[in-house]
Amino acid sequence: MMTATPGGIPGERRQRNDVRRNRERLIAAAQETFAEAGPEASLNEIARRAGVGSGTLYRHFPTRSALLAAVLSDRVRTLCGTAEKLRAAESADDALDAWLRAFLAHARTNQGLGGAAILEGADALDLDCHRLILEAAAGLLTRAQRQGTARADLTPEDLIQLVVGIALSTARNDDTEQSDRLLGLVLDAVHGARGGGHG
Amino acid sequence: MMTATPGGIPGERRQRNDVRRNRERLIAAAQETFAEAGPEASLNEIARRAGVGSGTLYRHFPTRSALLAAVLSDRVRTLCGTAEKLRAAESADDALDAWLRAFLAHARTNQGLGGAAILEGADALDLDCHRLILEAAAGLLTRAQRQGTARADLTPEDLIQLVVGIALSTARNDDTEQSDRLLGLVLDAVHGARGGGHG
DNA sequence: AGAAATACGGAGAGGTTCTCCGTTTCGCGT
DNA sequence: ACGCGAAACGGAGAACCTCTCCGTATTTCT
Repeated sequence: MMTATPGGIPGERRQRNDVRRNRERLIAAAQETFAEAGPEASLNEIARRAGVGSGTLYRHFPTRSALLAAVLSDRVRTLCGTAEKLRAAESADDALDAWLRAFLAHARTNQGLGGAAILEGADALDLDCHRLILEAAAGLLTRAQRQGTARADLTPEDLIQLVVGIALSTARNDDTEQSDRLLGLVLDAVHGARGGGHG
Repeated sequence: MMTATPGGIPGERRQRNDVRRNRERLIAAAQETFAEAGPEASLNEIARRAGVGSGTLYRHFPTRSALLAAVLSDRVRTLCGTAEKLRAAESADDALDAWLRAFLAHARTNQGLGGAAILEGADALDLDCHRLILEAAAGLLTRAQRQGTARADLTPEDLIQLVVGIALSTARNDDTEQSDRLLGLVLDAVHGARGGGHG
């Protein structure tokens, strides 16, 4: 009596509990496994660790990048949340610089996992992460542009692509020195060259 | 009677003919197959097309990237030859810009194959390609630096890494517009920002 | 409780990488 | 010219991977 659809969509069945449970287990297992073996880790292995069949994995995440995206989703959300804070606390270009550094670190610490997801995602379904990141970048960039501390002809897409490129090409270097330098170079370009060198 | 080692290393047997023949066949087949199917193409398929067993393929090229490197070797050699010509024919920074554009095009048209090889190569054995490219870049870069048209704190390694990054991150985009823009941006940075924008 | 809908699991098809070792081929000394 | 031994060949096969299919089990709703 009236226990039907308690807060759910009227015409539809409630989502099953095991579905949510399995999804969470899969994401946890994937997080662990990707961390150990990189983004190429075996999906079978992930299913095994999650204690579910491979069919279940594929039903939940049809492609590898869908799973990558799910794993990254939290971190990406956090990362993009940072953008808001920086925007409030820092000057336009300090905020942009700081966030891009954080983004690069993020992409690198995930062994290019972030980059991989973003790249594959362009033609797949994890548009959420992609969009979230672009929006964060756009927010910071346009503010800097309005203040004249970033070149006006730069799009958020290009900026992100450039940083993703750095992350990808330096992904197997554990040392962050080079990627830091490269980002510094890019930032100089972004700001229309405030100064020539810095060392 | 003294037909031994005609021009070869004294203590060693001459390289067999079938070895060279198979090697060439493999490279030709790989060239073809990579062009069709990208750098992830099946190595079995390549061996099949070359008319040799898979064991032979693996004996000649222990890793995928060794094969990639061999395939690229010619093109890389050509590419690096271009550097010499540009160096003779153009101003320091025109030469650098032109060559970097060629390098980017090269990396992109090989479906990130060049980038992949360079990246994997860092820890593998195709150091030749890597070194060749670095030397070409170094030659052009230091000339520009001496003339003051390129920032002095830039290393060839960083420059190449940056361009490889662009190639990698835009690899699946068939359209060259974005990668052109990104390279332009990087070049602005390299030249210490001759001008702010260009659109 | 019973029915209907939904998700589960894991066997298995088809693909891949890479190894191993019996067989074949080639270069060299005689 | 010929035979020997080193070196390379080939391809079967082990071990792995992705992804599908469908009989079975679980859960929700009435």
